[in-house]
Amino acid sequence: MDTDDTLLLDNQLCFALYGLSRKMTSLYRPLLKPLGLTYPQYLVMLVMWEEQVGTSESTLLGVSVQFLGDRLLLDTGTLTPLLKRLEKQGLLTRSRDSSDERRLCVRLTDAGLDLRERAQAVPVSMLCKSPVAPGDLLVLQAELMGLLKKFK
Amino acid sequence: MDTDDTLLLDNQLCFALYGLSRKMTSLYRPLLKPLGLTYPQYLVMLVMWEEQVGTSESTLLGVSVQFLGDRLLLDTGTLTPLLKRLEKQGLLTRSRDSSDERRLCVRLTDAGLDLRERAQAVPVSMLCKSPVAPGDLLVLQAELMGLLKKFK
DNA sequence: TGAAATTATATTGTGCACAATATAATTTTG
DNA sequence: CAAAATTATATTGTGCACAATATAATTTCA
Repeated sequence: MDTDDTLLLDNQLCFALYGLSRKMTSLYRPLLKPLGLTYPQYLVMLVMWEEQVGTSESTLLGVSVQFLGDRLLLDTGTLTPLLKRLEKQGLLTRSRDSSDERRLCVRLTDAGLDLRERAQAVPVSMLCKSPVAPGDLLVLQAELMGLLKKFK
Repeated sequence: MDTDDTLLLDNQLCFALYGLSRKMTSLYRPLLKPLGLTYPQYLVMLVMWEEQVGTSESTLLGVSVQFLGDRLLLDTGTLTPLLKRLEKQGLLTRSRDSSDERRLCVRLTDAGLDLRERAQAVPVSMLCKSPVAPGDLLVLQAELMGLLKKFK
């Protein structure tokens, strides 16, 4: 590629990532709106469901902001207000960890747990919107996840 | 994939896109800061440079908000304030198109044109940060651009 | 031609992202 | 043990994104 060409928008990997990421979020939006969730809120709920569904002990333990941040690559400046909104919606509770008062203990409420049932349809609906074969998406997903880990 | 597995964060293509896109932006940040640009501002400048470098006619004609929005997949709610910031920085001018007063005429200033020289180093520096071979990135870029067009 | 529809941009309001800083609890160390 | 360093979360401020709405210019067409 010519030096000049590197400044062309169409030659920029990062613009493709940026554009496609926003496009995907816009496809999620109508699916998540009935659940009362934004896409980042949905991601937080995914982590919470992973941690607290089935395991009654971790429901008691709760999840820290740091844990959520590590999983989602987000900092407290993003998570703190987001978690407050989910709390206000009644999907989770925020309380201090009694063994370390610095830590926050995020726990799903019953409503938060129940929401998982309705969320089951979301990935399926997303797949239906894809103009590409699911297999191709799986390949791409593996590539991107690998890249994300290498860059992280 | 099991139905339950579709709700796992690691199985979500869109989370990989979302995370990787933000990771890339964070790698751009220190490179763009000396230029006084954010990543979306940099993208606008890329389009402006494509349109107005070398072609003296289009410098006269200028570029509309709609054109920028079509290229970058952004709407006026994002672009209008962003363009005002670039104007305040002296990189471009915003004036009405005399043949159609609805249209805005965005033009690079001399400072905006000059900034392109310093921006030449940005794509090179980004490549240096990559833990992956440039060839692999090119392949991925082509895949993502193709997908972006199919989804659009 | 003039009212209705369309088009281009701007504005408002909400919710991320993230740097920088603040605060308070815990741990480390002198 | 107490001061210093570290850790976890919260707050502040700026700049996107984007839906919804507003405004004003242009076009369409009855």
